[in-house]
Amino acid sequence: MPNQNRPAAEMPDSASAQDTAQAERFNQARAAQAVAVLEDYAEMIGDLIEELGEARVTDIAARMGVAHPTATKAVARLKREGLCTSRPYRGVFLTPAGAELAERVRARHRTVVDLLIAIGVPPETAELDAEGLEHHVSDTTLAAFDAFLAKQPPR
Amino acid sequence: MPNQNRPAAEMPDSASAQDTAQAERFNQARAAQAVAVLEDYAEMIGDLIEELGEARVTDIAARMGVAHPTATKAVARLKREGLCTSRPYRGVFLTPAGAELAERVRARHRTVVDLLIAIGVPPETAELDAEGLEHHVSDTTLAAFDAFLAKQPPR
DNA sequence: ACAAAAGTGTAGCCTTGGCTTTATTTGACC
DNA sequence: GGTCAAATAAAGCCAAGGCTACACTTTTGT
Ligand SMILES: [Mn+2]
Ligand SMILES: [Mn+2]
Ligand SMILES: [Mn+2]
Ligand SMILES: [Mn+2]
Repeated sequence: MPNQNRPAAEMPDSASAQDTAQAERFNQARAAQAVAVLEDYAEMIGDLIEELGEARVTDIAARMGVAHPTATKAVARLKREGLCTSRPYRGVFLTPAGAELAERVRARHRTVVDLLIAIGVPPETAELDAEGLEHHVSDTTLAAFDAFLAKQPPR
Repeated sequence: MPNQNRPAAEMPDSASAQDTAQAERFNQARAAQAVAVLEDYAEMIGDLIEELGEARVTDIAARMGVAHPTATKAVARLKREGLCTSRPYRGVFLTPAGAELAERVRARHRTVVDLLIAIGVPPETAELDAEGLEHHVSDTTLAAFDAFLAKQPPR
């Protein structure tokens, strides 16, 4: 997850094509994980602003289930990535890019939950698992989920 | 992910029931992520032993797409957790617990891929996404996946 | 049998994302 | 308007999981 701006560690010739493909999959999973935290915080900040008019660090921390310094650090990362802004002792605000991310993440989250329920997962469990699953659903898979849901018998 | 044997940070009364439920979800997702790496390494070691008769650190690293010291560290964690054994300059071996984990993870991986394909995800993409998704599929959801696949028209 | 190559181990660095503790600022209330 | 509680910030700890560089074994090939 540090792997952000690293030279990408080119594969030695000794690695078989099989190995390389497999390694690619793990790399993709790691990349997805690296952005997962930012996605969740962006979504949460969006929720809070919508519900309460503003997002305070204390509220973010409470909802994320972390100590407030952890939330502060996450906000710092979001700022560094250009996803939010904040001034000392004031609330946190999403930039356009952050708002865009939050909306996308929220929509994907909903689709994942809906798909799980359509498959037969209890809603409670669907909501629980979706929080982790969502970050590993690619655009292609998301499209497939939407398509599947669209042609579901409305029950 | 350090969160292993921590006091679980009891929720303040100020947090609403809503907030608490949400926080629980994030905590579960974090817990799942914490074991994800061990699961992947255990599965990989199992694969290598089956295919090549033994699991060498170099092969593990190549297939995981990491540098070999990273694989060595992962093996150390597996050993600490009682999931594998190894002696210097010799291969890595799964303990009964490790083998059990590897088998469970492999079966779950297969189910996730099959489900994605059944939903309409291209096989290539299914394999890619499954590598990350699998670690967030609870037993309940896995059972639902199996049930769904069982009553699928065989195509 | 030995030299070279390949594999392995070890040390030390970095970032992330948790945490606690302590200091400062803000805002609410009387 | 002053006091005090709550919110925020700042500092510093830790483990995980990446990495490189370097040292040491083991294996291989002549
Ligand atoms: Mn999430
Ligand atoms: Mn979410
Ligand atoms: Mn995986
Ligand atoms: Mn897998």
